[in-house]
Amino acid sequence: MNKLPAPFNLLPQSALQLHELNPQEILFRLGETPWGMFFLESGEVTLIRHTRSGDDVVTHVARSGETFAEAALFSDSYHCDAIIEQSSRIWEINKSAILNLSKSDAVFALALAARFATQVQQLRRQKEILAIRSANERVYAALSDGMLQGSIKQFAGNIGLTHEAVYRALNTLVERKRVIKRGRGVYTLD
Amino acid sequence: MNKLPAPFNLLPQSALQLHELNPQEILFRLGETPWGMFFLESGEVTLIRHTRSGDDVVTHVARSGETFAEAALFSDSYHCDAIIEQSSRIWEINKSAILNLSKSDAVFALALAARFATQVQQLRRQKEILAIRSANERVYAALSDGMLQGSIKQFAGNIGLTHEAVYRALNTLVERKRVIKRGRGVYTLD
DNA sequence: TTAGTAATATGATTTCAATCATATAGTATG
DNA sequence: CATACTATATGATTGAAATCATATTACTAA
Repeated sequence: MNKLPAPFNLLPQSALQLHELNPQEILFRLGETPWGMFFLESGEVTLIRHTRSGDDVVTHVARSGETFAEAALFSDSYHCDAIIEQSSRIWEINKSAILNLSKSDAVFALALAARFATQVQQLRRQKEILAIRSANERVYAALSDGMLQGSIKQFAGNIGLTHEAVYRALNTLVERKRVIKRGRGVYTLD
Repeated sequence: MNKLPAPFNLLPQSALQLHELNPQEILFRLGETPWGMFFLESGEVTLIRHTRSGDDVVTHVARSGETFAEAALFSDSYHCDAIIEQSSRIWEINKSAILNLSKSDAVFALALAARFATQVQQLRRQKEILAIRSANERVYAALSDGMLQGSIKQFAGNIGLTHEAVYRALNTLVERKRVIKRGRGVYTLD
């Protein structure tokens, strides 16, 4: 038992390795053989791919509470670099431990599939939201998807808008009675 | 054996049910008990959630060759409506067949997890791309991610830009020698 | 061979979100 | 309590992508 999200909490402590890293440090590099996937307890890690023309393309920004590099479980090498952006506590989850337990324990294997399937669904929704051009409609869709959890600023970042644009959109939506303002920084659909 | 993407091709024909539906028809509705998940052989299906205020929010648009409603495998009800947008051939894949085979066959269960994990990774990349504000950088990132497969118009739709904006961005990128134009509608990084 | 259609491409104009600036309310800190 | 700091909020201006328009090129079908 450990404090990772299900089903990784079922793994023994021996399957885990803690990394405490500071900004600029490298967690893994393109081409390296993966020992496992990761759970980011706190901090921030960016996954970056370098193009031939020398440009860097950010493929993902992992934040507190997220797992990342899941595909490494099924691959012989990492497909990008992982750079520490903010000082991080990271649990590396052993690949073999996961694969072996999956083979011996069907319930675990299914729970693993379930976790990934749920993430697929969630990410598809978020993608659809990001593709909405109008700030009003984007904010509305994200709100109806329960994405406004923390601050409006975080929310704005998550949906790819500036916080100013979000405040204005919320204002418009309230005027049009599609959203209710319950207080300073508190908005709901009903 | 069948013609579905791995690992669903390992399932017997009895696990599949073909639906041929026309625009406006309903594949499933919110709250219904799922018999399975789906593979869209051809056509287009939109997944829609209705909000209390009466607005419809599109949570996903499934296109030819895609699977959808994977999360239904692990849920007792559908979480949205699925409406046929364009005449479709849809294979429904039986939930129990998948779950049972997963329990008896660890390789299948892992292949299922692998498929979902790969999709998670891909969707995260695409989300990151959609969050890029500059049309030039967005087009470049998508191009470097190999997203330009079919027509420029499709490509534009996939990355949340108008086709005009994409043509202009490609033009600029070519001028700046970051992208090479190999012919009418043919662009590569190198 | 021509007519029709769709994708590629670019020009002109408009719209809307980003940016920059500023104010206010709430929260934390010495 | 005063000070600083951050989130919320709104105003003014700018800039970039959407929209609308129009060619041009390629493909399809009659």
